[in-house]
Amino acid sequence: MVELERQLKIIQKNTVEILPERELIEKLKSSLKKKKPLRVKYGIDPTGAEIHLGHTVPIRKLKDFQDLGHKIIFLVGDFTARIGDPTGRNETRPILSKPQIEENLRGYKQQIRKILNLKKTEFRYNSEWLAKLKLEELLKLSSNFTIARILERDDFFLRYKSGKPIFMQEFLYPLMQGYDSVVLNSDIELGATEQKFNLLAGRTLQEVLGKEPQVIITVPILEGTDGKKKMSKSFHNYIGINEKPEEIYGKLMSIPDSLMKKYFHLLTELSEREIFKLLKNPLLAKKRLAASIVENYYEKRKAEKAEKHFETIFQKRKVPEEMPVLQLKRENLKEGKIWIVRLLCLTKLTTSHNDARRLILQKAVSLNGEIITNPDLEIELKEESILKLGKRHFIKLKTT
RNA sequence: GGGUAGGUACCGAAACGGUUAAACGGAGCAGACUGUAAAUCUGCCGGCGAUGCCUUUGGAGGUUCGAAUCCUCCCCUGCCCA
Repeated sequence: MVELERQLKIIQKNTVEILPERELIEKLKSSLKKKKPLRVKYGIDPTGAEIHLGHTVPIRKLKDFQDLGHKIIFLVGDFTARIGDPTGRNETRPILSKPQIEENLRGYKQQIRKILNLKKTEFRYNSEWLAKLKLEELLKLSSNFTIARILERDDFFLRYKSGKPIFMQEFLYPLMQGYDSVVLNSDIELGATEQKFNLLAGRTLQEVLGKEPQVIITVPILEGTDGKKKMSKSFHNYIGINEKPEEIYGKLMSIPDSLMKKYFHLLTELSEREIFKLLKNPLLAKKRLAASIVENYYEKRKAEKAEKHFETIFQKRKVPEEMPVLQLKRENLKEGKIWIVRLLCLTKLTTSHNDARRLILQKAVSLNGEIITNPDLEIELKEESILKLGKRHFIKLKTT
């Protein structure tokens, strides 16, 4: 195992808070002495969400722990998913079936294996104990919290103030998350800053129930591609790690410059000094950022290809080497012709005929390099043509 | 349980019997400008082979030539009283 000072330094990097830091040091010391790894808990929802770069911030931190020889425990909130973490604006969620949860989790693992060594990782489901929890026990747990305390939580407070509903079950969420820590005997629990309250609930309950309280570590929340709101699927500002290299690269290039520094620190291995140097040239810096993040999830070759692709399409405004191909069936053609609006819908580039019309009128559509302006146009297709929508959507059409 | 204010498109929010797919803002999309950035400007932002037609303002009925707007019942939420 790695010596204390170095461990501490690695752990501290890119965190917002470590509470209480002194306890962390104690835990590390005793772990070294007994040669016993610390148990690091991280909670996830089995809702089948795509993992995006925002999620990778805590997961990368978990990797630090894993590399230091500690034990990572993923707490799968299959029971708590019924409530939905009140963080953010969610409504009550549908109850997931067991097979559904299994499938979601497979998808989850498939994604995080790009970051963590899954063989050394433990997965636990909280229905294992929460489903069995008796009302009596729940009462006992809840007697450790007051409404005022829970209402302090920022998102509850805001909702309450603005007259939005808060349901009883939501108040129970931090409690249950805290109870998970009790059962799992976690030494450390990790989460984004918005999780602070829930993480602290774990400390409280562990202490009350006679266990050594966990240390909580919070990591920053990552803003999405818009540079304002936190990265989230519902804000459409996310970059999924399963997306194609070109997509990841392109989306990263579109983030505001002001975000680059944070992205570099939280999502790449580059050193402070390298980052500082790079940032002097924003364009190059961003390209480097995009490339190195793509490399985290794909081979280097793919990252280079993504960069080329970007340069071709956006910097040179040329047609990319590769693009999706659509084979047009004969029944779609009338005397060898097809209505442009219909064609766009067939390619799924547009969602409706109106959508297609609009885009044509806005000069967003071109065929073989020529902008189409007439939405009533019947076009005659050659064996092979290239249809372009907006700046970045290309489709190769074949008629043979 | 009683009182009261509400439920409008992805979100926030106007309109409160008749120039109407429903002001305005945000998000999104397209175009211009760029470093595909940001900022800014412009346009679009329910559907239909379409100078017209169809479906929309919590749900179901009703009044009316005409309803998001009025009435009845139901569902949901905030606040106050208990």
